[in-house]
Order: sequence, then structure tokens, then C-alpha cells
Amino acid sequence: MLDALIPWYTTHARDLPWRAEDRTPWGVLVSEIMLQQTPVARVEPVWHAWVRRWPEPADLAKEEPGEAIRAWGRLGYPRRALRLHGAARAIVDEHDGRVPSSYEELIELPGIGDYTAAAVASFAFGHRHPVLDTNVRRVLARAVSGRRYPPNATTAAERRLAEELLPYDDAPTWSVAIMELGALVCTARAPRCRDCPLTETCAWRLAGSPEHDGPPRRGQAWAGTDRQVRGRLMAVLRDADGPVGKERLDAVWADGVQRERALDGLVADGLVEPLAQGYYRLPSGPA
DNA sequence: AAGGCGTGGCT
DNA sequence: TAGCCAAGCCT
Repeated sequence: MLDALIPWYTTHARDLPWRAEDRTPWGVLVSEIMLQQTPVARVEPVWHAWVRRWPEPADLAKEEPGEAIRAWGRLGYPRRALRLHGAARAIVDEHDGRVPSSYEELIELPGIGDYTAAAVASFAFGHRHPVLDTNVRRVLARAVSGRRYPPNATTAAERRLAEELLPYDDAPTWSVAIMELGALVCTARAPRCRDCPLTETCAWRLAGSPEHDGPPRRGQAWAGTDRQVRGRLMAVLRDADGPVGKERLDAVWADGVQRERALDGLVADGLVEPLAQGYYRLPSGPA
């Protein structure tokens, strides 16, 4: 089933740098972390700058964590930068500076969960692991299960299906192909079924493209949340050369209770380092 | 296991 | 316009 995926991929794949012939495991790992919840177009320039500046895990491991956060720029979810820095240090300390190749070792690294461990093991090392990201889940929901969207949380049935479908011959190419189809054609909001190589056998199409049934899909509040305040605080610290006085942080949000809560949260998360005299900076410390 | 966690483009 | 959405992870 889904035999048309790889032929479609060979003619429609985007030319992305972390897929190039000369890709490195470190470059693949960096790309996968950056791509967590962040679109390709925003990742690409930051990825180039990152791997040029830190070509090996050891290069990043020597830096302060704050430098990683600053280089992360506006990709969002800056905890990922902190965890990537932590992963680089763990790779140096525990793996002789080389990105480990096994799923079991990869998933032990900070910021690497099931998806990213499977993706790096597959795309950097050619191993066979089901790569179950949001694109794959959506394509399988439609093409196989006849539903517009997959369940909110990944189910055992989805894992079983992904494992059953994954070929033993060149699993990584199959995985990147189904991901690419989800990203370019079988998109969430307005799928381009006319351009889809699976359209004639797609269970969702054959069922008449029914609307989503099941519990509503969870949205993410933004305006007025602590996340918005945290984002503003981090922007000030990122754009500053050195320590920042409290009064400059106080200027980003009027509600003092919420502002303090957000700042405390950033400190607790290790994203901000408090200094004496009411000054703050991006973290210099070990973690 | 449900919710927190950034950012910006697209419809 | 205001949501919706983007290669998730962690607790």
C-alpha cells in the first residue's frame, strides 16, 4: 500500500540542506530540533548560521548556554536552544563528541523525544524506525483510516499501523516521503488532493471527504498569556549585549503580578540568570 | 494525560 | 479578522 509515495518523492522533494548528500548527523539533529513546531522557511537561515558557527557538537558545548539562546533568534520555544546546548554537552561527555546512532541513546538526550530520536536514527544513520510526526499521522489518518484528522494524542493503533507500513527496504526514504507529502500536499487545512499520488486509493476521499468527527482539536491561547510575556522578556535579553536592568524588563508588560510570574518561570527554566542589584542576563551557567 | 511552552505567516 | 497551523517535548 502507498507504493506511489517514493516515486512521488523522487520528483517533488524540496532541496533542503539537511537532506543534502554531504549532510552530517549533527546537522540533521540541529534541523530536527529547530523544526519542532517551526516551519521550514523560518528554520533554514538560522540552521545555516548555526552549523557554520558550530560545525561539531563540541563547538557548541564550549559556549555558554546563553549564546545558544541568542543564536536561536526568533525561532520560538527557546527551551529548545537550551536543550540542544545540553545535548551537545552530553554528546561530548558521554559519546566522544559524536552524535549517537541508536534510537535508545538518542532519546536519552535532552529535548529529543520519540519523533526526533526516530528521525535522526533514520535520516542521519539509515536505521529503520517508524517516524510518526504530525504529517505522517495526518496522511495515515486520511489515506488509510478515512478520517480528516488523526486523534489528538498518538494512539497504540497509530504506532502499530506505522510499524506495519514501514518497509524493510529503505525505510528512511519512505518516512521522509510520507512526511513530505503531508507537508506539501496532504496539508491540514486545505489538502491538494488533485496533486496527490494516493488520491485514487485514499480512504478519506473514497468516503466522501467527511468532516472531522471526534473531540475538538486543541487550540493554543496567546494574547495575554504568560507565554506572550515570556516572549517579550526573552526578546529584551536576547537583543541586549550584556546584563539588563529590571526597569527595562518591567517596561514590557503592565501587569506586575503576571510579569513577575513570567520572569520567575524563565529563571526556573534556566533561560534567564538573575544577577545582583536587580540585573538579569541570558544564562552563563553550566546548565 | 492534559496543558504549558514562541513566533509569524496564511486564509 | 482571528484563528489556525507549523518535522514536539516535558511534566
